Formats: sequence, C-alpha cells, structure tokens
Amino acid sequence: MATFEDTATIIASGFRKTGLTDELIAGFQGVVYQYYQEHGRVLPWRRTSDPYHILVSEIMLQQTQVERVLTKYELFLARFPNFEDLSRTSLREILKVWQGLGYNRRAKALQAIARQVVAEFDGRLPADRHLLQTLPGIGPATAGAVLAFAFEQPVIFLETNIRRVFLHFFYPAEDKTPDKMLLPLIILTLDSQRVRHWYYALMDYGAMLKKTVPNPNRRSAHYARQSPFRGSDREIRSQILQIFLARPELTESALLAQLQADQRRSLRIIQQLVKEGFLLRQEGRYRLTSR
DNA sequence: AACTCGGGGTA
DNA sequence: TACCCAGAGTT
Repeated sequence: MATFEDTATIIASGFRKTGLTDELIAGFQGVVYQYYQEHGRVLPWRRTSDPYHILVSEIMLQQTQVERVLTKYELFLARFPNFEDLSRTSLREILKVWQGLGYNRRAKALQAIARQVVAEFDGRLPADRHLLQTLPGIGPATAGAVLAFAFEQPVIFLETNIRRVFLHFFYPAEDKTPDKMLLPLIILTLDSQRVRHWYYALMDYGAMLKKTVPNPNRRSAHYARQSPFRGSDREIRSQILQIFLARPELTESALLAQLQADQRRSLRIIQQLVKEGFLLRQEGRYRLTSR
C-alpha cells in the first residue's frame, strides 16, 4: 500500500510527464475520496442545504478556524433563524452574538445581505454567481461555496484548503504559483455529479495537509503574512466596539479616556468606524448605529 | 499588488 | 514569539 508521501509524488511526477490524463484525475480523486471516507469531518453546516444556513457558516468561516465557528454557528441560527429575522435585528444584537469571531464587518455585511435579500430577492438567496458577488461580504470564494453546497452547482471553488491540495499534488516544488494556474485543474478534476461531496473531501484533505507538511500555501503567489494584532489599529477597533456593547453611548472625551492609543490615532479609528457605519455621532456623543 | 480588518489556538 | 485561519474591500 502506498504511503501518504508516495501518492503525492506519483501524482506530481505523472502530471509533469503527461499532463492531466483521465487516469491521473481518477487517481487524484481516489486519494482524496479515500481520505474523506476515513477521516472526513462531520460539521453542522454540512447537514443542511438551506442557503441561509450555508451562507451564515461561510461568512463566519472567512479567515476563521472551524473550531471557533462551531461555538457560534448554532447560537447565531437559534437567535436569527432566517433572512427576515436577521434583517429586522439591530447591529448591537448581531455584534453581541458575533463577539469573539473577529472581523466584525462580516456581521454587518450579513445583516446588509439579509435586508437586500428580503427587499430585492423575495427573501431567497439568488443561485447566481454574479448576483451573489454583488452582495456585501460575498466574494469569489463565498459565492463558490454557496453555489456548490446549497445549490449543487458544478462551479469553480477555491479557498485556502483547496489551494493547499492543488499546490501539494500538482506544483510541489514550484514557487509563487498563481491561482490562475490552479483553476484549470479545479475544473478538470471536479466531480460534477457530486459537487458538494467532492469539495468537502478536498477541503478536509487540505485541512489534513496543514498538519502534516509545511504549509504549501507559502508557495502560492498570493501568500501574505499578517501584521501582528497586538498594538494594531484593529485591536483598538475591537476595544471600541466592546465599549459600545457595554454601554449605549459615550461622549467623545469619555471614549478617548478609555482607549490606550493617543488621541490623534483614536480619533482616526473612530472616524473610520463612523464611515463604515458602525458608529453614529450625534450632539457630541457616539453610539452604535441603531439599525 | 499591497493593505486593512479580529481574535484566538497552537508550536 | 510566529503562524495562520473555509476572504473581502479598499487603495
């Protein structure tokens, strides 16, 4: 029986010599499916095909580990069961549930999506990539996930786990491989009869790779390091939002007094929150936007 | 193409 | 410490 290392080597060398033959595709799918059959993850958002549930999970999962989303997903859906409920909820209520997930603008985007879906799409998420990507917070990856998982469409779907898999198997030694080199492989290896199943398998394989080999995504052309959180603007931002979750409103001086940053920097960050629609300034006081 | 946006678990 | 997470939006 071939070891884990062997299968990657065999597929990589086969791809170099002959390109992507039907035999190679079948072998690749076999390796991924076999892993999935034995070690596939059972996750709550995989038990539903409700577009709202899928969308909530996908927005939560953007740049956020599965384990952390697990603690929030059910809670969020219990609190906001559908687009209509979410569309009628205040930003404060949404942020309260969102606390701990990070990237709070996702929560705001989700609320905006809910309102738009109710107002423009008769309460149903459109099964169309172009329309989905016009909605705030939905880009190529999230649109692909929704189309694959909720609507079973044989679409291109590329995110960090999937990127790892294709870099690992097809570009194991190359540096700075752009995504456009992977897209044809994604199309050609897609199991279009079982789209959702296939992408789950790919993602689980990629999640496994993260723990067993040096991160292949470092060899992506799009790999980028993140700036430290400690001492960053976004640390101040999160402090500001937490302050407003604890109390309804503050004067500017009271707010500034609670922040670690110097006044100039604090005001810039506060102004940014106003611009993004998180905060409202009224008669010298700040508060969360009421809607 | 490069920055920014959260927060936490893991090595 | 550093790393990086089921990315998207802005510059």
